[in-house]
Amino acid sequence: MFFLKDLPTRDMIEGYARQYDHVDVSLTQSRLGMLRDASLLIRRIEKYLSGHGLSQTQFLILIILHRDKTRDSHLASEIAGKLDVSKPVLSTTIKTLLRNGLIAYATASTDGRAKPIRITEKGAQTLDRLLPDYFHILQQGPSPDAQ
Amino acid sequence: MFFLKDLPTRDMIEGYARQYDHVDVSLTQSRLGMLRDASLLIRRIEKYLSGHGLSQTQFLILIILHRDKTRDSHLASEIAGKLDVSKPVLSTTIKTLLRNGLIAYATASTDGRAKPIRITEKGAQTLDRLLPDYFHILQQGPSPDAQ
DNA sequence: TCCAATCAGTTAGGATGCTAACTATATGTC
DNA sequence: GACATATAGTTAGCATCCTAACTGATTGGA
Repeated sequence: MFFLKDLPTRDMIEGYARQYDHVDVSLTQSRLGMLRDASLLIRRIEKYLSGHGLSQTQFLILIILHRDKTRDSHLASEIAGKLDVSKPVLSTTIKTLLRNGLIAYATASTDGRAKPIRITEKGAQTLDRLLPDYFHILQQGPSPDAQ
Repeated sequence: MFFLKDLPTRDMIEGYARQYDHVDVSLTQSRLGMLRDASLLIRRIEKYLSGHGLSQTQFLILIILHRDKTRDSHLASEIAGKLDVSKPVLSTTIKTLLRNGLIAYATASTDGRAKPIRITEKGAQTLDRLLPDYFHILQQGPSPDAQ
């Protein structure tokens, strides 16, 4: 995460630019602004989700299982590819979701190593309950009051 | 963090929009894009910094101590205010920076509770070494090859 | 057939983040 | 002066993330 509340002023960046060369002041400012805005928004989303017992990663796994209507189940490794999260994290997160009944193992495949998972009715209902406010927060952006 | 590699397509979001109401498809798409871009960029920055033995938080603490030329030292609580990180995290991160000699306690203040800290010569040199590439990565943005 | 290489998933160990509760110092009101 | 309250920082306990190394199943070439 990127937690710098007050970004360096233009003057400060110009100081660095003189010192280090190859520093585009405006571009740097806009990138830092994006990082801060995204961090704030992610924080808001995480707070909202954790208030309903889900981590961001748990939520996104449910989204992936839910949004793809063409398939009934996914492998952990496939989800890892879509999520850019390490395999061990996926392994433990899936264990948590199983324990809470939001996902379940699908009928075993021919491959003895694979353990395809699917979203449960409870999982789908949880998403249905969370998504309206999720979209609302997403549209509000980094600061709640700015319209 | 936000780790969704392939964002929902416009079609998917439109599906949610029909279902939930009050969903602005374009705005939602652009917010999701921002979150993904920022996540990727933060990942790149964290990887770069950790390759030099610093976490993002450690790096930002050094930046805060370094950039403010008007003051010789800061309190942990002041830094916490500028960083939007919890006090316990600051406490342990400062301990690590002290152990590694990048910061040091400044001369004690009149307030017996306060423990003002300052950046050391070694800390300043570390920043000087890291900042050029830091700005370079920042300007490259989320994907290394895109110009 | 046999054995090396690959692949799915887990375990181990460590770093970083959080909230809640704590210690110790400072402040302010009676 | 004495006690309630606030503030600076730490400790405790827990969740989440990482990399490296592991187990077990599958594949493919000699």
